[in-house]
Amino acid sequence: MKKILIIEDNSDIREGTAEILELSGYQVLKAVNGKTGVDLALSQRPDLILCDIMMPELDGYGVLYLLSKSPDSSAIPFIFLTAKAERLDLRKGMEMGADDYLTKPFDGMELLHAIECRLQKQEKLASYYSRSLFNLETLASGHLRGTAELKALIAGRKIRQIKKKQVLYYEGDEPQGIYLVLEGGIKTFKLTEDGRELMTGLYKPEDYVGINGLLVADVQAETAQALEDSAVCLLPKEMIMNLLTRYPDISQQFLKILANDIREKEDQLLQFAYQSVRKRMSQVLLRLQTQFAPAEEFNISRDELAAMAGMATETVSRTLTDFKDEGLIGRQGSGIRILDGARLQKMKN
Amino acid sequence: MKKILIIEDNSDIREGTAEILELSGYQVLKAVNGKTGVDLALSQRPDLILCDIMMPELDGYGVLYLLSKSPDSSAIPFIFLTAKAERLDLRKGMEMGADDYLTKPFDGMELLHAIECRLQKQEKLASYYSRSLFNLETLASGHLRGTAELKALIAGRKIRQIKKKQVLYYEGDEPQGIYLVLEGGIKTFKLTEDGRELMTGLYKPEDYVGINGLLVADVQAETAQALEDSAVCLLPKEMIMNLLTRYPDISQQFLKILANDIREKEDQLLQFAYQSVRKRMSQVLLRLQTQFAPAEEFNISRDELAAMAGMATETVSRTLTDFKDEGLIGRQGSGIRILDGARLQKMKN
DNA sequence: CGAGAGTTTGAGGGCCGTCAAGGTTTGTGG
DNA sequence: CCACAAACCTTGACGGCCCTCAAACTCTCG
Repeated sequence: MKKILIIEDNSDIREGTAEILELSGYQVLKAVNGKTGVDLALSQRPDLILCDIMMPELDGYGVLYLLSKSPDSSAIPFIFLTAKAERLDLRKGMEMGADDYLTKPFDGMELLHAIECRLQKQEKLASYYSRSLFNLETLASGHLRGTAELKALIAGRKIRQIKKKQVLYYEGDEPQGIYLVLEGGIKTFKLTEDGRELMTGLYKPEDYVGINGLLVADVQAETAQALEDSAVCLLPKEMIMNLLTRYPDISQQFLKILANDIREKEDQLLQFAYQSVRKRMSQVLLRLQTQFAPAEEFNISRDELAAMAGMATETVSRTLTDFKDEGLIGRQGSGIRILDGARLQKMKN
Repeated sequence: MKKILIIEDNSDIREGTAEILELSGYQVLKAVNGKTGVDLALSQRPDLILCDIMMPELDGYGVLYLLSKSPDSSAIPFIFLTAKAERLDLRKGMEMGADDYLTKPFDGMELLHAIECRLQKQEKLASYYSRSLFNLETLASGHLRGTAELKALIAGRKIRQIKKKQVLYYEGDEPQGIYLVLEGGIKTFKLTEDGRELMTGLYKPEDYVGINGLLVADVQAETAQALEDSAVCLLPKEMIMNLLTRYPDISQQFLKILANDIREKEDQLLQFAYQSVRKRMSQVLLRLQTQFAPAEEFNISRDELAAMAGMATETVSRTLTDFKDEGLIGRQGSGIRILDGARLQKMKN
């Protein structure tokens, strides 16, 4: 029997909704304010959460924020309950990672349908990805026990949906664990004091985000954000540390990943230190080429490109038009297609 | 009984020298050319090698080069035998890592003294460092078995003396293992196509050099060179891999080292991408301050500074004089002393 | 269709790399 | 111990790259 948590300060709505749900065969948990709601969510692990936005003390956004911070609750489907007047604020909630919303007043059909839909989606996701997870070759170097256990761990974790531009963690946060990207794309970046952004990592499905943060200290050194709607799976810190301690094969996989990372970053360092904007731009384009399907066109904002190549957005624009005039790349809209990879590669400094 | 290998194509000198050595109680191995010399050195592991420079086919330099490539032979004391006319070439040999040389003709006293001296030095080094190695806290996170075994491994390895500017390994070399710095300083750097140098690492005693190279692929991505006369200890690849496979605690130590490394490199990336030469210079100075004894003066060439900060040597000069005029640093000769660390830290961009 | 974000193009100027020359330190040989 | 060469460091002049500011243009979305 599925457990549903309602967080709502208005007792009429709370009790009314609870009744409908109980009649439909759900087990219902009730919280009268944000704080008890969070406590209940963490202790009881409901399968879905309904939450009002406007509440005294801790409002709905606060609840969502707190729950998404904790590995145990971050994957629980979350539906906002909102009055019509609050519609404009809703976008904010959705961007923070809510899965759906219901406008009060809502009838039983609406409610049940939204809940059914969300629960089904969660299950479908889990089964869909768990299949793809078993094909994971990233860590599948062999038939070693540790790797097998890691796979099992991944398969058992809940999937978390991330919206475009949503942030997984901020620089300075305490690391919760490692995120395995299942779908979409995640970038990590650092900010200068004056707000300029440098992309430090670009992650595609089957990549692990946040290995460093976990290993090095108790704060993240970079911010992780979704480039597009994505799905990730959080492997909590304790589990990973436990695996690392018990299984050398896992440690070695991670060592390889980190060592490769260092090599890439050193190459980048060399570029930043001594190479022209043109050269850096061409390298970034080639890197994107390999990350995305080869010989395909990719869409990426000029700002992202600027953050990757460490230059001003205007300079990106100029360089790209130059490249186009020289027949190195093609452009339609903001999409870019590489036409002459060889010449890009040999770009003089 | 100590084993000594003589590599010398001239049979008079070879046999004469061998006789002296045998009378003095050494076991002597003889090779009539470079190639058999190398084979003998690798199969018999002599305690010391005497080697002529001028030989047909494989000359003395070649022998030294090949032997320094192999972990098993790289720590064996190596003495060149040279005719007077070859004196000028000798510097080359010493830079490649020879420990001493004898000018032909030499008498028995000279020979025996040089050998005694070298063998004693080797032994003294080993015992001196093995004491200091047992104090190693770098890897001594606990009383775990793996760490203990690593320490034992290190204590049992031979010490290798490295002269200033001598190269440990080149970019593109196959990694032989990890070097533990015992004394002195080692830098790693990469080169651009047009020959400019970027320092990627700076290693002091108790640091490990070359972890990446070992883990990531079968070629080194950077060159490692001694900044000053140094002593290192090579931990061969197989041993390290073996330890990594068997002991998770070792793996975790290395993971931490790598993760820290990544963090540092990302900070550097941000600096190179967006920060002014002044800012970069101040960061480099502060980094050196922490690496060397704090509040002390350090000597470093402008070229090294340029390679660390990714700028032209002339710019380094200019920036340093500016800093001095502003009272941030003091200079005597090429030594630099930081006077106002706080203001350096807060350097505007 | 208008608002707004994202992109492109232009003008101007400062930072810093390059070239060049002169000064200082270090090392070598007589 | 001195002289000389070589390496290293400093200072100057100049110019190009690329960042900033500003404005026009394009695309997307309500």
